[in-house]
Amino acid sequence: MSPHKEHNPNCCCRRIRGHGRRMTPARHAVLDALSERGEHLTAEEVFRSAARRYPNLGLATVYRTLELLTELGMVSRFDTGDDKARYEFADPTGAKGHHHHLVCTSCRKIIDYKDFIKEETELLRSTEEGLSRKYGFKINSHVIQFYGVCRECGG
Amino acid sequence: MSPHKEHNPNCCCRRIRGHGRRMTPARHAVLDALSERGEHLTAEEVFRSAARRYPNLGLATVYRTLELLTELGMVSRFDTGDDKARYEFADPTGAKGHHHHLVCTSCRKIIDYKDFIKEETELLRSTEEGLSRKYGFKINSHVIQFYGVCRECGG
DNA sequence: ATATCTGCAAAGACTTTGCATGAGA
DNA sequence: TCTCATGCAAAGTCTTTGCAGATAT
Repeated sequence: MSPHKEHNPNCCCRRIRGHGRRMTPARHAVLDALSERGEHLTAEEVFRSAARRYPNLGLATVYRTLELLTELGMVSRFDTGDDKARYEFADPTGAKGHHHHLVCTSCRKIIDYKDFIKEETELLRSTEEGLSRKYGFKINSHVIQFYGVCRECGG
Repeated sequence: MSPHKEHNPNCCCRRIRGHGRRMTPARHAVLDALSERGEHLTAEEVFRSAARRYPNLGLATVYRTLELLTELGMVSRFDTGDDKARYEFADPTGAKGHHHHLVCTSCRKIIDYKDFIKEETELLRSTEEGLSRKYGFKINSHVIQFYGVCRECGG
């Protein structure tokens, strides 16, 4: 199944228009880049990829688009400790399965892992619920990352 | 119990010297600031606090010291999405109990929470073990953060 | 028609680096 | 004494902003 199927531009389009914003070639190019290039992309990576299809694209537009998509909950933004923000399509429903990151502090490689056991997902859900009740927070998302040294770097 | 007791300068001192580095007034001031001011401090906050005791202090020295302490595993560094790194004493043994963060995406407030149930800690440990085995990673630390909207902001 | 978007360049925020001076061990 | 550390200022990186022209609906 192609990534395009999972993040159908029409669907994104509707969502963007629904918020009174416009669908443009630049935004389309950014969405395509996110679909094709996969997870944990830097703004620069998104830019380089999107610019191949839409050479007129400016980096500032990429930042603005990523910010918009993040606000709309379509994209999640996170850090891995190298001072560059990372972006990827959000998976709010967990439809494709949870995925989190394993970061090598030596070579900066990032591994996506999805080996979640049922209890883990369940525990996470009940933690969110408990935190919500105790602190009056409405929790929208979470970040779980493990840091260490990968095999190649001598882990 | 005062924070100073938990992070005895002598202890830190030994650790720093053990790595062939020197104990200096600037470093002492940074350690004090981390002790007194508590969790999730920005470099700027550490600087302002430490400079009260050691007015000659430069911001660059604070950055260098925080980097050193992070390398030695005494301090942990993390992000909460506002482009400023945050620092706090690490708790590798979990002696003071795990603590993680609840971040309000509206007012940027950070709440430390320690309400960890036994299963949660256990699950985390076994996940680390599993990831270690499967990916050949030697895992040193993890970050868990929840994002949402706090009570005051309308959560 | 008109409010939104865009690219470009400039500005901004945080962090790192170069260098001569100062100071632990 | 001899490295290591410091303060200052300059440079670097990533990100945001201002603005006039272009564009989606």
